[in-house]
Amino acid sequence: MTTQSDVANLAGVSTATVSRVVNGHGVVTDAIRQRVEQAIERLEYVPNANARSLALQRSGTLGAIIPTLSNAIFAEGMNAFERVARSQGYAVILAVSQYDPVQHSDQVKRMIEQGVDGLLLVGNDHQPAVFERLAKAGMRHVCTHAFKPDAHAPNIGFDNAKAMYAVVDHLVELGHRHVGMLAARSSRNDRARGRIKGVISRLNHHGIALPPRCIVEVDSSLQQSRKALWEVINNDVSAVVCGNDVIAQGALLEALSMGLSLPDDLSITGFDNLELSAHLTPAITTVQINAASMAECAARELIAAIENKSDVKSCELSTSLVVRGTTGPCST
Amino acid sequence: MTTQSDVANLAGVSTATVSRVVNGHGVVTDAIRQRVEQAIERLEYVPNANARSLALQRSGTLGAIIPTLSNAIFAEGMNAFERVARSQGYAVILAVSQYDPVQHSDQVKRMIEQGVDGLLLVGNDHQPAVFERLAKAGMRHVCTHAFKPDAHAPNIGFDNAKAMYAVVDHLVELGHRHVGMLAARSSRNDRARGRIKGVISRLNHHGIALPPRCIVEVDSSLQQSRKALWEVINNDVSAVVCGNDVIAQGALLEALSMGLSLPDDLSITGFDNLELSAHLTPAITTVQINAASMAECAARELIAAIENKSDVKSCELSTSLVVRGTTGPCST
DNA sequence: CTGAAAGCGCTAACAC
DNA sequence: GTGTTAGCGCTTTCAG
Repeated sequence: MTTQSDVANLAGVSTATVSRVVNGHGVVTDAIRQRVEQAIERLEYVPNANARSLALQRSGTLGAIIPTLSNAIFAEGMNAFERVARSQGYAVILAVSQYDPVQHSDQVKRMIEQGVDGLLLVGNDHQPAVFERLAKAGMRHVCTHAFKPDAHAPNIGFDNAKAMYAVVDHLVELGHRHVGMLAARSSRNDRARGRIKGVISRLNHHGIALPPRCIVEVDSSLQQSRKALWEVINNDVSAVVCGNDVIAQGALLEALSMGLSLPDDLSITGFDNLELSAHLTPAITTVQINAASMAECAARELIAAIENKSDVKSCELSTSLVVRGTTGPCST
Repeated sequence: MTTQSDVANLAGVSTATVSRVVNGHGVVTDAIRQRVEQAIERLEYVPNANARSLALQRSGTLGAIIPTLSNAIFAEGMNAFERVARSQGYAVILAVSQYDPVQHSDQVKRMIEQGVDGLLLVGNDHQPAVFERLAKAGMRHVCTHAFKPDAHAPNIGFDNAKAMYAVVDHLVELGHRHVGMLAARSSRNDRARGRIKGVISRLNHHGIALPPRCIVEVDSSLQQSRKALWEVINNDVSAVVCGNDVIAQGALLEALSMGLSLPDDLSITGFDNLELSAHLTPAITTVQINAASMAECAARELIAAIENKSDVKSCELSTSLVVRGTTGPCST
């Protein structure tokens, strides 16, 4: 491996000068700068980021711990996060927790060890140890996909409960009185819980009850949601609110393949507005969240906080209902 | 930040001893080990991975540069790659090139700077500078999603051309003589080129020509493939071979929404066997590749090579045709 | 079995 | 403007 001092030797200067040239700091004579640059070229010198991090006490690295990459909503977010981070000179270290709080907590620890300059987390529902560790380490972090004024950490996201109000209002307006919910697993998932809570309380607001047996929780996969659709439907509901678009897609595909006609026989709604949801027939009525802007915002805020040595600012994002073909008047 | 020497002071030992305890190397008396462990606990000491990397000359980090996270096939792969890497104690640094060779080349450089111990790349089609840099840096790497005996780098994947043979054979057997292709963009994408080549040469083998106007290239998105379907179909083809499942999904959804009946009016095939493809109606006939095993294998091979100081071994994976509902006898 | 000390590659004062 | 030097936090010989 060729080091800074190899370059310094070849160019006949000190390592400090090489450092100055490489980093564009300080002032260096043009003549010397050129000598150094040539030496770098000739030796194909590659700076060692680890040594740099150690000296600088910052790594130029952002961490992201997400629950899964199987749901396109997170893939979309990471795509944007990585893009912004890289454009600002930060590399991203990725960890996938598979919704496991123990792994998650371990991953947080590792991120701290790695010395990432900032960390992106999804949701607010983490073990207490996580926030303690983060605080102890003075690690800047932000929790996305949620927004709670009283959260432990800066939030960049939206209010999951309120986002569901528009869905419920829409359904009620269409005349639905018996609605069921296919929710994502809610233990250790504040987003899922928020959405369930939002549906329940808004239905209540309209004088409608959502009995527990009409709420079925599933993993976010087509397979599981297809199967679970019947558990909900057997309760004689005319509309099914799904916890996210993957679940809604599964429910829709199942309903269609069993010969139901949507929205006449059944209304279905989603959450996230994945690309696919617009392309199915009928297209899915869903809640638009814009995961890409959310992740971009998170990356920018994290970086701003790091570079200004300030705190990360929370940011509430809006959501909106996208009405499409899977919802229609209640016919029963 | 609390360091190793803080711990050493509290425990009344040397930093060397702390290091030995932390890493479980060397031998330490039980009594001392306990004193050190308590000190670590009390101070909530977190080792600094950067300093460690610098001293050890290895980072405990694996890099992955993928073209996009929007196609589920890569998300699936990263999911598996990250899981294996982490279970073996490696963190993963992710970069997304968006199919841009310039960005890609820059990302490779950055990975080398970061000092990743191994690097995963997708496909063999990279700028010469990339392989030079990698060689100069002595960076272990592996190229996935492709397998060519004469590749510049170790390959863990499959022969994209041959994988298409089964698709063509299947179609020809069903009586199709006029087939078109909706391919992924092939410039700078050897996988896409391989698949095109495979289709052409296998059709030739059956005495069938695939005229250039019957090959349309698109970005891998539902939107683009939906639009492009008509360009292909207008050439009077009875079957459309798609370069991957995303494209096939778009083509299928478009065909259905325009009232075509599959497979009677048209046959469509995909490549990758994404989860969704099995759930659409009709389900898509496609090529199974197992992105998860491929990525797992890549992670394992990379790590084995790193730890044995050996070379990464290539590995040819098999593919298989999954016949489902989008292909049927030619009716014209 | 444990401690002392050198050094990983780089940066940042501080001199010159 | 440029060189010197002292670390950044950790590991690892090498003595003892």
